[in-house]
Amino acid sequence: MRYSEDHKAQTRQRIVEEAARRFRRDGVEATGLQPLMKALGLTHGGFYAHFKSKDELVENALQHSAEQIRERAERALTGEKPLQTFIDRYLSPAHRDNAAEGCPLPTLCAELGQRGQPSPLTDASLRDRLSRIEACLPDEDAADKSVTLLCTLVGALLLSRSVSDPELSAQLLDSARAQLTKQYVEQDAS
Amino acid sequence: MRYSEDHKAQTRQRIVEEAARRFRRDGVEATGLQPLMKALGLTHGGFYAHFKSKDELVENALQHSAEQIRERAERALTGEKPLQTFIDRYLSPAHRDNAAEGCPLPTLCAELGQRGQPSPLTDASLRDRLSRIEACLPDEDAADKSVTLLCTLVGALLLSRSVSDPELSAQLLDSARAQLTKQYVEQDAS
DNA sequence: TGTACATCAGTGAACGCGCGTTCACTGATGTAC
DNA sequence: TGTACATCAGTGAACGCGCGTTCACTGATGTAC
Repeated sequence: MRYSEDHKAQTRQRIVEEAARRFRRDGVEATGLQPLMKALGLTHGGFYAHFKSKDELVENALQHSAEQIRERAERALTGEKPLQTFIDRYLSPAHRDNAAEGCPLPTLCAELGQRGQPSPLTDASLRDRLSRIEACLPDEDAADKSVTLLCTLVGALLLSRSVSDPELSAQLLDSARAQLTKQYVEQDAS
Repeated sequence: MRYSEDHKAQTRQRIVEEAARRFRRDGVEATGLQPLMKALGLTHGGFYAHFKSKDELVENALQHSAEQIRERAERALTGEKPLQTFIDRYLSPAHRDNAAEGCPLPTLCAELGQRGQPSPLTDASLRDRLSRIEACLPDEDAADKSVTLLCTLVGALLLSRSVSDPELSAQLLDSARAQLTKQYVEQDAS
């Protein structure tokens, strides 16, 4: 069946978006092409009309995630109380429980770090986020502070997702949120 | 061939130790039983004389890693300048480049978090480490501070391993180390 | 406007591969007599 | 002390499975005449 106009581009986009969700939720390795295509109402053979390999999809899906997150961060960090908002959202139970729509770093870093060719996407995305955070901090040690803040956020989300006791999980988020607010927001205001 | 005395126990221990190294270096999923046994000079079939499944090995190997790390932390956190030593070692390039011998949290959390039965091993090990760190901190907000400190360490190590630019990787470690020292060690001394 | 043809997104069986696991077997050693 | 037997850690071929990938095919639609 031949489809009209932008039908192919739309299908490709649907694949990229669903893959981006699954990669962040389950990891790249754990995401099969067959289930992915089936979830979109397609058969697995058709995948190769859009991408020449799973690796090509991975690249595109990671790019998509990075852009999506960048846009979101841009919006969040330009409102009022940008840092407080950013910290609160990042360490919210909603973010913890919805990895598919959230920050790719906690889920994907461990997996992508030691792959064959570590995508320089991580580097660019990371630098971008660091400079955005840095712009919200007072001058002194802003670079060190932005790195530490982001590391804490990523570590706290990762650990809160790994723990099996819900209370411990909540405590990790709450403690990190309280302490970061104290260290980076309240100091800032004073 | 029948072997004497504790031969079987020794082989089992060798499997556990090599598995613990590989799980931390490559992850659980990425570690195959066949290559693992081959590395020990054995054939893969013999594995099931020691464990009834890969899952049983995973449990034992994670336990082994946790104990090994606990002992190491115990030694480090009872010397002089315990916190400074702990931070410096955790965020050293040596630790970053030798995941096989290091802390299991950055490598394994993402993978173990969303597995079938999230091993409560993580919970116990995490609580133990948190209380150990807490004991080194001044009273005020010690619980929040110990959580934040550990989250930062885990996040920084994870990110420094995931990045492809060596300079950025070093900067992540250095910035986090400098900032944590300022926040938790120097304040402590004053 | 009507007909013949080309296109190509999507189909679904089949491929080789490495995985975890099973199983009949081996053969050096400890034990029983 | 010497011999027959039982043990069982380890061997290696084979299993089914899901993976990424290939490929001959389909058939609705756009295009050419």
